[in-house]
Amino acid sequence: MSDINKISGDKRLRIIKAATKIFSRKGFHKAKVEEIAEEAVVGKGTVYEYFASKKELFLEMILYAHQQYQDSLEQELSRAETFRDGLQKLFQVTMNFMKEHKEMALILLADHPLLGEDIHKVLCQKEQQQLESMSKMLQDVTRRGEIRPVSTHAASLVIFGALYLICGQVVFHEDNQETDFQQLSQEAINIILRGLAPPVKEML
Amino acid sequence: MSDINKISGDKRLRIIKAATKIFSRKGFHKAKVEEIAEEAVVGKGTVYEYFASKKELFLEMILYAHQQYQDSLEQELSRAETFRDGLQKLFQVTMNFMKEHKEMALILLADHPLLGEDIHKVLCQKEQQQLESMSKMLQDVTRRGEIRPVSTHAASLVIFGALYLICGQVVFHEDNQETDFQQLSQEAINIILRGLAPPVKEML
Amino acid sequence: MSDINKISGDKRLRIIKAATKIFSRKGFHKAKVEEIAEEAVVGKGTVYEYFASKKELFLEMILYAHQQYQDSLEQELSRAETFRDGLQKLFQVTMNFMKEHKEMALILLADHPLLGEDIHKVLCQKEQQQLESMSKMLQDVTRRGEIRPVSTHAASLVIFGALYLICGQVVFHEDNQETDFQQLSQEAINIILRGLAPPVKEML
Amino acid sequence: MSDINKISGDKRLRIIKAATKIFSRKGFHKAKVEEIAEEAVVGKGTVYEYFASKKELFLEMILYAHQQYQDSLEQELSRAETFRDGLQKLFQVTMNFMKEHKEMALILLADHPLLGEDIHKVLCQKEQQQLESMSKMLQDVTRRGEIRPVSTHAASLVIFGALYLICGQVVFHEDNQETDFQQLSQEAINIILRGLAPPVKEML
DNA sequence: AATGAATGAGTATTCATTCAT
DNA sequence: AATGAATGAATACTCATTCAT
Repeated sequence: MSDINKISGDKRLRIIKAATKIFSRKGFHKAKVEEIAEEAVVGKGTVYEYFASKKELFLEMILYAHQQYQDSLEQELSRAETFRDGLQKLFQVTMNFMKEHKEMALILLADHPLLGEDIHKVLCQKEQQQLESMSKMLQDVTRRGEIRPVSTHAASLVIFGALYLICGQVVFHEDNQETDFQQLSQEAINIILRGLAPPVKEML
Repeated sequence: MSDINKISGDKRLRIIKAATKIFSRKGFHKAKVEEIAEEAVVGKGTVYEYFASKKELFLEMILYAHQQYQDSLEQELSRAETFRDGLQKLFQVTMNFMKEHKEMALILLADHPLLGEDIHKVLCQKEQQQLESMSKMLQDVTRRGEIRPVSTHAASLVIFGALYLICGQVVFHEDNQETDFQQLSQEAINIILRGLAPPVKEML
Repeated sequence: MSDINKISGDKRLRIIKAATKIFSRKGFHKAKVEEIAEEAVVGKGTVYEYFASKKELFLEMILYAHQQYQDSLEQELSRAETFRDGLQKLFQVTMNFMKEHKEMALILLADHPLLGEDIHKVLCQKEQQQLESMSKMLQDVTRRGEIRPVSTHAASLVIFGALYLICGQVVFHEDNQETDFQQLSQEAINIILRGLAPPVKEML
Repeated sequence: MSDINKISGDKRLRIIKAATKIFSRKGFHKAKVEEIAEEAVVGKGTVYEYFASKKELFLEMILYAHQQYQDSLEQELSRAETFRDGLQKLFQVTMNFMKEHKEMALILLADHPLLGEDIHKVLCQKEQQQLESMSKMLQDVTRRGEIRPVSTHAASLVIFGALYLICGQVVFHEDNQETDFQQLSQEAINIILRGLAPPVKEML
């Protein structure tokens, strides 16, 4: 039984990983189910044993990738002490993930609303969760006096906006050898932190 | 003679507008050329008289939309006096455009790198142009002492990042009645401007 | 296992036979793949499981028909004792094949160089093979003293020229009830044999 | 008026010549009416002023080419004194025509019965005319005692069969530098003439 | 559970022909 | 008579999905 589960689980994962590879390389429409099956070294029909359709497989693949990202993010954030530290970790982890999963990033960043309502909704939802999670963190941080009181929603948007655009730069543009993205994100963080900094009187 | 041009130009434009409608509603892959032709009230073959392929039509449509956006943006920006004013106009115009062309916005925001190299490249290029144009403006503004000296590249990313994410909120999320995007963008601008504000000593 | 092969082989052959029927009736361009599939009682996609394209199917069909013709020809020729006997068998078998496969003959006789380089080349090659095979036979026959020494190439051309034109008469012209093609070919053979006959001194 | 006719006639001929060029190069199906119009330097619509359809244009083009061939053939044959001389002229003129109109020859030789009943019928008819004309000539020659009495139909088939196959060699095969077609046809003629030669006793 | 042979719905594109000018 | 912009019928081919084994 555990054997069956193992084999079964193994295959499911193998298919998801194969899907990641193929979908990332070719995009949803140009990727062929048969190709994914080959990559996973399973029969074409087997893919349909685990996923109801190509679209569902695509969705599951995205969820899997996103989960991986969130896991590593939470792990890092839990160790952050100051807000600046947290921001830096956020930028760091996100950029690394994007760099490693460049092709997948294309999909996550350039959320494809036209691929289908369902997929789009899930991605939007994930983004909202992230924004809300950031909002909560900002409330804590505000309470702790690390930043001045602002609309945490607006602040979240500024933070993730900068983050996503920088990641876009990392991923989409091939002249990435020249640019120091490390420093770029540092400067963006500086601007944002200053924008959120508590009133100057404290500096006196 | 002018008649011929008019008719001819008319048809090309009619097709582009029809394409905008259909592509926006259904996305590239689900849109059918025949449907676009019907919408434009021309024969299917006529589409191919003006555009070499479905893809070229798609690209031309995007360029047309983008041009419209840039035109209205430039017009507004030319009237802006302070940097804050400019930023507000930028957010204003962009949000309005996105609201009015919701479906097209889906495409512009969620730049589809997987649709094809060529289209992706053009979109990236447009984005880079916008970032650079903002960088230049920031240099002027810095020289005028309106903001402190920062990496204009980083600052541009922060600004457009916030802008795009807010537009995404406007477009993607249907609960937009509740949220006051006007105020949201105002708050984001406040954060950003503070982040870019000249040293506090001036405040003394 | 043999079942699987049988079924598989069956389908391929069924498609080829259907193709023969449809292509012969309508020619390459007017024949529709779907029609061939229907005739073979298989799905349209199945045709493409066995043949990469309409053109390849066409080529395979021709090769199949040609093979059938050659097989029956060789069988007959192996039994021929004199050269006259061989010539008669050649004319006999060829005319019979053409009569039975009238429509296919249209294609084989009227080799379509404009259908595509590849198909044309294969057909030319087959014809050359036949000419060469005849040349060799003529050399043997010459050695045996049955005919006088001539350019075997020229002789082959005369023989096959007459053969093809007679077959053309059989196939292309519908007033074939009136004409006695049996006798016509006999007379042609007589003329040719006389043209190749050894010097008259033997007649003394 | 004569001007109009001239221009008119000019255009018709220009179109036919352009058609010859394009059809020969690409074959019926791949040739485009627009291309022919361009080659003839007339508007696409103008083609339809002179020819009811692409197919009719094709037919007219073939008739025109065939007429040219027959004219030059008759001119040469009228000067021939002996039968051998006539045969040689026939082979000569035909081979030259085929060499000069290689691509057209592809169409004339490889009579395309599948292009359409009408075209096929005309071509068959032309061929029959040629065979009959040869038959008549053979009757004259027989009467003059140049050849022995044979089925003139059979003899015609032998003659044209050899002729067509040799022309096919000239046209279809690109290794035509090596082969001496002049000599090849000479040898074929020798064989045929011997096959038709009067009884040997006359030689005594 | 696993497979892959079979299927057919779905679509971009071409090009002969027309007809208003 | 001459034109070419406009048209839409016509068709090969792909690939997600199914199902018998």
